[in-house]
Amino acid sequence: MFRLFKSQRLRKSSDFEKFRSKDTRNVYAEIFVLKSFKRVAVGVSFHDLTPRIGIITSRKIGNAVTRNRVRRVVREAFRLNLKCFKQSHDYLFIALLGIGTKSNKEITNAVLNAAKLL
RNA sequence: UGAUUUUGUAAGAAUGUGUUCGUUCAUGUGAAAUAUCAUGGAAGGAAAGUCCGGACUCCCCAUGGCAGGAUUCCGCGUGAAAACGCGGGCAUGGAACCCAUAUGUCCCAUGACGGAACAGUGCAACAGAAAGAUACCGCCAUUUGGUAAGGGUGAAAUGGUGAGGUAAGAGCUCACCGGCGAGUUAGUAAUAAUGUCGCGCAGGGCAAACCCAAUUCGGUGCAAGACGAAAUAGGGAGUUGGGUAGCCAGCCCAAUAACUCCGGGUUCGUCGCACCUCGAAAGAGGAAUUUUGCAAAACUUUGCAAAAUUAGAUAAAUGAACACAUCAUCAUUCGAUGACACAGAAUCCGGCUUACUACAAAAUCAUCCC
RNA sequence: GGAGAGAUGACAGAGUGGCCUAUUGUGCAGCACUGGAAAUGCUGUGUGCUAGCAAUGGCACCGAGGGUUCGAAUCCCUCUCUCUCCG
Repeated sequence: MFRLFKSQRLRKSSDFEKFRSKDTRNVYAEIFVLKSFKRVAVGVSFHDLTPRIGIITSRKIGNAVTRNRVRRVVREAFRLNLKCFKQSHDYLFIALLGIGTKSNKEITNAVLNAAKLL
């Protein structure tokens, strides 16, 4: 049960726009911001109830190699620790400037600690 | 021995093996692959910068002129073109040798290296009398003037030395040196040489200033462009021919219309697009790259055969964890950290430029030893 | 992904190859004016190296590095960064 489907990622601009309009619960860490809100469920199947995540890595945090690494590490943390994230919630991960110097384990632990606070 | 620079090489291939969990594409099975299925593929030399050139796309054709852009020593070769390679010439800089104030020989590096009489315009601050044509001091004459030998300025000042000559001077005249043009010689040419002829030599610099000459370029860039679905309002204002490349011609369409702007709706998908062609498909044929073998030529090329390979995402895949081995750093007992530089395909291909690792060679510099 | 524009003092914005570290406005600091402020007027206003006891000077810097030129903020090339546009 560790697969990551396309339905578990935010893939449309409208999904990201909702984070601006709605009231979100936020966690501000040193190297990233994590936002979440409970979305309106359409159905009752697995793909309608699963938590979803979107990752934003702007050009300011580093070059393309750094940005790819951060995306992969955060996605692995989400995939392997799905229990830490609430059902039918959308999550938005925004990477900040200092994240390029952190190791993979540091980023993973920081993401899981933040998810528990939400 | 070290540093720097240049050139070349590396398919610059996760450090290697194994286990577990995943991502994406193709094919198969299947009613359905977003059912937790099977098999196979999946990041570079620069994927980067977007500086050039193409393929391809649409603009009715892409035809002529103007405007505008690009290129620029000569020869040969490769290439579709940009560009690259080899050789030569010229200029600048450096080292060595020779000679002594010059010049020459040879080697290395760099060069956007056409044209400044035979087209024309422009620029040159400050200083200086004067910067393209001049007389401040000085010299001579003394009525008007003549004079660039001496002075000082500047990045740049009318070729240099000597003699004659003169009122004083001056290529004004002569000798030697230098220069320019023609001829001759050598060379395919750029260009070079010159006991030949001519010119006293009134014109130097900047074309990465305008420009001229020769060659060359239509615009547009895959967010090009084609199709489907959904949504919406036959809305409002303006222009009068419109379309087509900045303008003109030419060409095409139209007067029942066309175009521009404002406002409103949508914010999805498929193709283009993954080596090419043919085919409904199975498959067939061909291309490129790599490896291996054989043969020829002669030292890295050609031919033949066999095998393997050919990335295709779209909030954007190519990854993560653990164990063992190896290597590096720290600690020097246990052990800890890491897998190392630059860096991530976005329609495709060929160059250029920039970033950077290892190895090899050459040059220069420094240090040590003999 | 593609196309285009730009970078000058703390900020904004000018600037024919030479007189240009460079003008103007805003801001900031000081002084004058006022009982006190505002407005107004005057003066000053960056960084680095360097000479000098000091006052006061000299040199370099117009995003960075090269080139052309006697001379570059300006012309040319290569990088860095910022911004705009597209279906």
